[in-house]
Amino acid sequence: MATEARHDGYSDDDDDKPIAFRRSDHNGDSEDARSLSSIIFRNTPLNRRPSKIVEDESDDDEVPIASRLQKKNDKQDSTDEKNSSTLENEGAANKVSGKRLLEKGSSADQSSMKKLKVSSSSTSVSMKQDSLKTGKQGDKRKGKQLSVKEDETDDDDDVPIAKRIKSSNSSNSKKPPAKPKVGKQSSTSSATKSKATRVVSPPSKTRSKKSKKVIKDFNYAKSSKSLPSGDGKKKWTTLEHNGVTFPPPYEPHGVKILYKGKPVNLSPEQEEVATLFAVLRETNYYSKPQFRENFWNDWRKLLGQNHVIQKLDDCDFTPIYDWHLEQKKVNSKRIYFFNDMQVKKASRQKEEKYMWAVVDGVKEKVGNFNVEPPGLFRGRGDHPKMGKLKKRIHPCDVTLNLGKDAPIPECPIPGERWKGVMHYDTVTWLAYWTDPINQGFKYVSLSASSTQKGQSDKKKYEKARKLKDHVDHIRASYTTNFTAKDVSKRQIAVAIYLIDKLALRAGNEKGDDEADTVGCCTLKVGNVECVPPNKLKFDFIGKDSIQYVNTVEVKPAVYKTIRQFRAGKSNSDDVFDELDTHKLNAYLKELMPDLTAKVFRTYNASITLDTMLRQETRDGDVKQKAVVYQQANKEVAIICNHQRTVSKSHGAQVERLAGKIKDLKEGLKELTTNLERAKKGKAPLEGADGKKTRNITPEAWEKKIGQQMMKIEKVERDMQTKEDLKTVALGTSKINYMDPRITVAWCKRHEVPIEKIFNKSLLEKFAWAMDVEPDFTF
DNA sequence: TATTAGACTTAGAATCGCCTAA
DNA sequence: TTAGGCGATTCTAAGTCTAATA
Repeated sequence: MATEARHDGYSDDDDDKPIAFRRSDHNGDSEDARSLSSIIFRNTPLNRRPSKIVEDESDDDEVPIASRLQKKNDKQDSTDEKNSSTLENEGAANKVSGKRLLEKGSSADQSSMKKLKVSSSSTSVSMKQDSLKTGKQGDKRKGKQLSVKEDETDDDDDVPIAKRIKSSNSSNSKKPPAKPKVGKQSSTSSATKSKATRVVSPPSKTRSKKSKKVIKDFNYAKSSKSLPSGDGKKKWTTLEHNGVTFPPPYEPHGVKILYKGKPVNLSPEQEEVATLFAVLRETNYYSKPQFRENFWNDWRKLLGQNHVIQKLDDCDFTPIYDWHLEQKKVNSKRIYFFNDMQVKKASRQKEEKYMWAVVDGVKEKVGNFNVEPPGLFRGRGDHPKMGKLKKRIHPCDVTLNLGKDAPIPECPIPGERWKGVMHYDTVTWLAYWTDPINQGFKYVSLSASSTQKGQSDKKKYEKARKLKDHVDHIRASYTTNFTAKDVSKRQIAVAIYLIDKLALRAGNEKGDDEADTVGCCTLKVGNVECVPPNKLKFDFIGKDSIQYVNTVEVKPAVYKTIRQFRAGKSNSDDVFDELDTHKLNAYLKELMPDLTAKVFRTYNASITLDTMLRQETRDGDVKQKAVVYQQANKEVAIICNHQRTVSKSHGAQVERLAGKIKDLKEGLKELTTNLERAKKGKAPLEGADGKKTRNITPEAWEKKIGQQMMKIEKVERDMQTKEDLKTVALGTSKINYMDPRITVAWCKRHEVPIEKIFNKSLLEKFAWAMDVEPDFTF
C-alpha cells in the first residue's frame, strides 16, 4: 500500500531522492574523530544491542511514525555490523502535514465535555478531623492534610504489606529517625535557635489514618515514621543543602490608581495586588473576562465591601503601569553603572549559597532555589482559575528534605522558621510547599545537569530503546484486536494505534477546575471526524492548550472502529468510553515490562531523529550538516506537536529579509549588465549611488555574479527557515525526547563539534551521553 | 475497582543578556 | 549609544504515572 503513505498526513517527498546516508570517511575510531572529541568525548565500550535486520514491509504507511522512516542506506552500512543492525524503518521520510495551527477557533468545543469526578469528600472530611490541626490552610490538599506524628513507636503497622516487603528488602527503607531533630540548626541561626524547626512527617501516600495525630507542641520536633513515597527506591544516602530563598518583601511605591477618574488611596497590601494586575496590561490576560473576574474577586476581599472601589471596569491602572515602565527603563540603564554591577555581583554571591546541594558527597546544582513570588495565576488556555491571587510563600509554608546528619539551614527571613524538616531518602526533592492555587505541591529539586536527573534521563531513553525490540509484537497485537468482540479490547487497540502512529499523549481525566484539554483516552466525538473512505480528522486542544489539527489516513479497520465508537453519541461524549489511562497502561505492561503510553513519544522522536540523520547527512561543511540536524529536529517537533507563538517582530523580520533579497537582486542585475558591457569592451555603468565603478575583466564580473547569487540564496534560505520555524519549537524535543546519544554519535561520525548542536546547558544535562561510541544506534 | 495524592517529567512563555548594526 | 535580534536561561503551568486508599 505504498500510496497510502501520501495520504496519511505524511509526505513522501523523499521518495525520489537519492539514497542519502553515507558514512563519513572518518569512522569513530579515526584519529581525527578522536581529536575532535578530545575534551568531551571519551571512548567507552560500545553499547551494543542485539542485531536485528527487518525486511521491507509491504504496508509501511500503516506502520507508525518511526517505522515509516526509511532504512534505504542500512545496507550500505552493513559492513559495519554494529551500525546496521537495528534499523528497521521503512518507506519514505514522512512528514506530518497541515497541523501547525495555533489558532484555536476551529477546534471542537471541549467545554462541558468533562466527566464528573466522584468526590471523596465524605471520607476526607472525617480524615481531616482526625488529622493534624495546625490551622494552616496551606496544608490542606484534596482531602488530605499533612500530619505530624506524636507517637512513632508502632510504625510498621501503618504500612501496607507490599511496602513493608519492599522496605525490608532494601537498605533505603531505613526508618526515619526515631529521635527528634531538635537543635540541628546551623549554629549561626539565632531565629532557629530559639524556635526549633519541626521534623514533620512527609507528604506520604503511605501514611495511614492511624498515623494522623495532632501535634500538641508546634515547636517540639518529632521524627517521621512514615515511609517515603516516590518509587520506594533510595535516591541518596547523605543530603545537605541551604534551603531556599524568598522574594524581598513588597515595597510600596505610592502611585495611585484612578477610580472614575479620581486618585484612590490604597494600603500597601491592596497596592501590591493592584500592581500585579496593572503590569499585565499589555498581555492577553488583561482583557480576558475570566482573568478579570477572578482577580476582582480576590482583590475585593482585600479592599473590603465598603471600599470606594466597587467595580473593576471603573479602575484606571495607567499611573501604575506607567510607573512600571519607567522602573523597567531605569533598571535596564542601571546596569551600566559600576555600583549597580557591584550590587548585582553581591546578590549573585548571596545566591551562590543556595545554588548547591551536596548529594552523597558530590556537589550538585540546585534547579529552582527561589521560592515563587506572589502573582496572579496565569493558567493557559481557558483556565477557570486564571487571575486568582497567588499568595506569598513564607518559610512557615516550606518543608525541607535533608540527610539525617545534615545541619538544618538557617531560615533566611529573621524571626521566621521553616514549616518542618524531614529525612526522606526515597524522593529527590529538597523542599516543597503547597501551591496556593491548585493545592498540589511545588518542589525544589536538583538541576537538569545533576547526576540524579541524568541517570533518570538515561533510564527513560533505555526504556524507549527497549520498546524497539517489542514494537513489532505490540503492533501485531493491537492490529489483531481492531476486530475483537470485546469493546474494551477494541478501544485499547485503537487508542494504542493512535498513540503509536500519531505520538498522542495518554490523556488523563481532568477536573472542572482545570483547562478543558484532552489526550488520546479523553478524545471527544467532536474531536475526531471520519472522512471517507478511511481518513480521520483530529482537532482538539491538548497539553498547554495547544491545538492539534491533523488529518491522517488510517487502516480501514481503525476507521470502521472509530465510526462505531462515535455512533449514537453527542460531540461531547468520549470516543473511548470504556477506557482510561490506567487500563491502557496496565495493558501495555502486559506487552512489555514498565511500558507506558508516554514511552511511544520518546521512541518515535528518537528513532525519527536517528533514521533521518542517517538518511540525510551528506558530505559538506559543518554548517550544512547542522542544517540537516535542524531539519530532523524540526520533523520530530512536528510529530510531537511542539509549537510556539509567532514572535511579535516576525512580520517585520521577514519583511526586512525580503527587502534585502530585492536589493541583492537589483545588484545582480547591475552586475550582469556590466558583464555584458565588459565582454564588449565597454566601461561599467555608474553605481546606483552615482559613484563610478571600477573597470574589471569579464572573468572578475562573473566571479562577482557568482558571489552575489550565493548571497541571495543564503538570505532566501534564511527567510524560508524563519517562516518554516515560526510556529515550531525545536527545543522541547531536544531537551526531552531525542536520545542525546544519537546526536553525540552523529557528531562524532560527521566531525561536527557537539557545541554546534548542544548549548552549554544541554552539554551539562547530557554529560552522561558524551561517551557514546560513534556507531551508536538507537 | 475507582479514585486520587504525590512525585516526577514535559511544556511554552517570559525574561535575561550578549552581540551587532545603525 | 541605542535598539533590536536572538539564543540561553528561568519560571512555573500542565501533563504522566504509580501506588495507596476507600
